[in-house]
Amino acid sequence: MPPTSETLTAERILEATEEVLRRHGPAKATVVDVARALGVSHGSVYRHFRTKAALREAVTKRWLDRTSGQLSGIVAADRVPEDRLRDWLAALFAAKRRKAGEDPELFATYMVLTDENGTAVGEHITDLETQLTRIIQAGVEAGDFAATDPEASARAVFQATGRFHDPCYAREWEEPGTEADFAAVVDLLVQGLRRAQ
Amino acid sequence: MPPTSETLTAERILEATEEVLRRHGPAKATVVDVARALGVSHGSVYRHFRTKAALREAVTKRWLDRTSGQLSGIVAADRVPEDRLRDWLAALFAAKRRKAGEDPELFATYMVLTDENGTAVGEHITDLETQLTRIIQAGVEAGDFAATDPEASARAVFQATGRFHDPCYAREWEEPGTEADFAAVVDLLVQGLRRAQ
DNA sequence: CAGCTGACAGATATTGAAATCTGTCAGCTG
DNA sequence: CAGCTGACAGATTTCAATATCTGTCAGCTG
Repeated sequence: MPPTSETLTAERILEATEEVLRRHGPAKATVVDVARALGVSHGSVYRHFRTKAALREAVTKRWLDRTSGQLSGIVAADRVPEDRLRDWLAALFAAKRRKAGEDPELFATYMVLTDENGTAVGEHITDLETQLTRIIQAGVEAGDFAATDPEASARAVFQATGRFHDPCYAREWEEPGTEADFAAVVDLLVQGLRRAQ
Repeated sequence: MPPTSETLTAERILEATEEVLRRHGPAKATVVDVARALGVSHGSVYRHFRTKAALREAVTKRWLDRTSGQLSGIVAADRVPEDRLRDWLAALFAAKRRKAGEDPELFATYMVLTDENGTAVGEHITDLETQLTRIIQAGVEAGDFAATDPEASARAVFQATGRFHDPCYAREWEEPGTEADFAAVVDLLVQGLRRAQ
């Protein structure tokens, strides 16, 4: 199988790894498979990624960063903070749900990584909480929200909506009533953030 | 091994099963083991429980019901609804955390059952949501809470606090900062329930 | 005869040998 | 000589044979 004869770059390896993961799933996706897909020896892959875990983590990071990137657009949007918050949470839920449905194998890899406590997932969560903090901060400045500690509030909102973005709930996202449950939780949280009166 | 020579009852089987589960864990706890612990043949166990899954579910149900029973005392307590709500959520968190720590094997069984989608876990959740509904209903009647649909609000509160009672988060319950996170989420939810002004 | 036993068939789990994979590195190649 | 290869040791996974378990039931027993 003659591969693209360009030089072997980390990016090309990540591309191929994502494809192999998508095809074979996390359990049955070896470094040898990735090398074979690229038409190189597996030793060459180890030149760019120290371990298999590092490779898997890099793939997941890239994948998670795409979600973060999409969401950051909402943070910067020109809307009332409350609407930005609602949009952001809805977009997060939609993105996770779509990924779980469309790329089940990659999603499974993500779940493996969550268990492994790799830094990529932790950083992704920190990133999302930072985005949320900005929205809440904007709401406080606009006088709409009453949070004394926007960062803590952001963390609370993120954790309270876990049922709608945490992979461990993925199975339940397609059940009927989920939309209503999501709306109820978001309404309750938004109400809690609002300045009294 | 001469067993207690009383007649074999469902209760005695449950007792023995719980002990076997505690000792061996859910993966390595067979019906044969349970029968051996009771000094009877495994056929006798099947006289009381149609399948192994039914036995496991009955054990878990008994175990879950103990928690529900403790919490129901708080629902009926003579306190302001908001305090009852806070106490109830704190007690739920404390109970789950204690069980995860003290009876890890039984807790693992509970998690297996959650995956299996048995009715026991569903009923337990329904039970807890009903208790929450009563507290919120009391808060609405006292004019403290503004919920238009106490049942939906109860469900939202329950789901929003999932991080602090859902078994899939058990590992994180002992990490530093968890208490503060819990307090932040509860504060936000209580604030959201309060009557405006 | 109500309740229990133990043998049985089919399903599931365990085990150990063989195959594959991970990660390293000396040496080849362009 | 920078980058790649491929052989290698030890770790992990696969696979098939074996053992154990689940669920049933005819018959034993008190």
